[in-house]
Amino acid sequence: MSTTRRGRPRGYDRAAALEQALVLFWDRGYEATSIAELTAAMGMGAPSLYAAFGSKRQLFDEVVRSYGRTYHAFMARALVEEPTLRRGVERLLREAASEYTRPDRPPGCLVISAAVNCSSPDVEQALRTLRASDVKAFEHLIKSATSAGELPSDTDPHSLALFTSVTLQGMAQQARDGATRTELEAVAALALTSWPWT
Amino acid sequence: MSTTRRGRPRGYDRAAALEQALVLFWDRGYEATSIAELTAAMGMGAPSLYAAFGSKRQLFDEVVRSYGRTYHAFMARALVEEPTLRRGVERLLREAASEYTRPDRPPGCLVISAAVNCSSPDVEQALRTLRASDVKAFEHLIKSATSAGELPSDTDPHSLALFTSVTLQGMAQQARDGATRTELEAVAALALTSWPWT
DNA sequence: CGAATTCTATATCGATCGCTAGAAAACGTG
DNA sequence: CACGTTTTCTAGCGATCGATATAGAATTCG
Repeated sequence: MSTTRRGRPRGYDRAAALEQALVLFWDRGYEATSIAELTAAMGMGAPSLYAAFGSKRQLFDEVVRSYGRTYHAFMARALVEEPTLRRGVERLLREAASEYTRPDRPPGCLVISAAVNCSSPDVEQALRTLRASDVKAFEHLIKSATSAGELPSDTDPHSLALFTSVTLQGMAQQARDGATRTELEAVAALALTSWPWT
Repeated sequence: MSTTRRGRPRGYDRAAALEQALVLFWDRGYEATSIAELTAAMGMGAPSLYAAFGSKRQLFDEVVRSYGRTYHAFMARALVEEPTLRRGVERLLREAASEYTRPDRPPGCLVISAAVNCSSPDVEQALRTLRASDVKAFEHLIKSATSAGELPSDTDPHSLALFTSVTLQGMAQQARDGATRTELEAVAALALTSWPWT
């Protein structure tokens, strides 16, 4: 295997092109983003796009994976790096208010908003599954924290996990509706008051 | 003006056809619902649809108005018919859990979910405006209740209104993701604990 | 150099989109 | 009956969708 590849060199940076597609999908959603818009933003012709990413659907899947690794990772980080679950959720909600309204990115969350009204049910289901796994992860953490005495023993993990997801999804929607970081931070603070104390 | 109309009688019931369109738009969203699906569900040909409703966009507008009059009215009713704002919101959230998960209707809320990823910005903006006016209405009621001493004087009406909308929007999203009535009722109860006491 | 390889540019493909023209069908009225 | 009016049916409009066939351009290897 030589380091130099044969044939005509590609005229684009694959990672940069993927990032452009990510931003576009994030902003407009899966279905409302056309191949024409994608090729224009990614700086390549349609055949190059299909050669590099397979299909619109496969490109979107790769975008979702990349999104999870970069823009969605702050959630797991907040939950892991804080000493208590409550502190973790507090930071998560506060950071979500910031992440969902950053001026250099599309508002809201790709996983929540990019495939809501989707003609192809499998794309919609793919993001649905991601959201469901997030709820499950919340529920698991809450259950552990309850067992550890960190939360009251009468805490309902499933309901509290769902409530947290509801808050995040609502915040993401409101961000797309134009809510500011400050507004969402106030919402996050209010939501946190629903969390039980030890 | 005679009671019998001249010409060939129409072979459909306009109100029933509008209701079928409403259900379809509610279920699939504005853009993902095609004219072909609409005509099939409404029991009429495309020319009849355009003669009766103008265009897909005008049909959707009429659907949205009808939706507001019927399926969205429980909110204003709950807020008006209860003696205090807190009781009103409590009932509103509880009823939303029920309304968003009724087995005989599409899940969630048309105003919240029918135009999220929309190619035509004006349709998306139309529902956005409706949502914003709901937030404003909340804020107004909270402000009045605070002035009347029904809520603590340090209550922030804007944040509390936004939080309530976030809860509703998140609940609607979760309903579309498969959450049950019981689950959403628990979420609503949790959200209500963020409301300040007198 | 020529051959093999790899990518790019043009020009579509069939399908579907929202929408409509034109003719035929079904009614009340003379 | 014929006539005007209204609706329905059939067929198809131009545009756009995702995806591709084909030919040419740009590189490495022999």
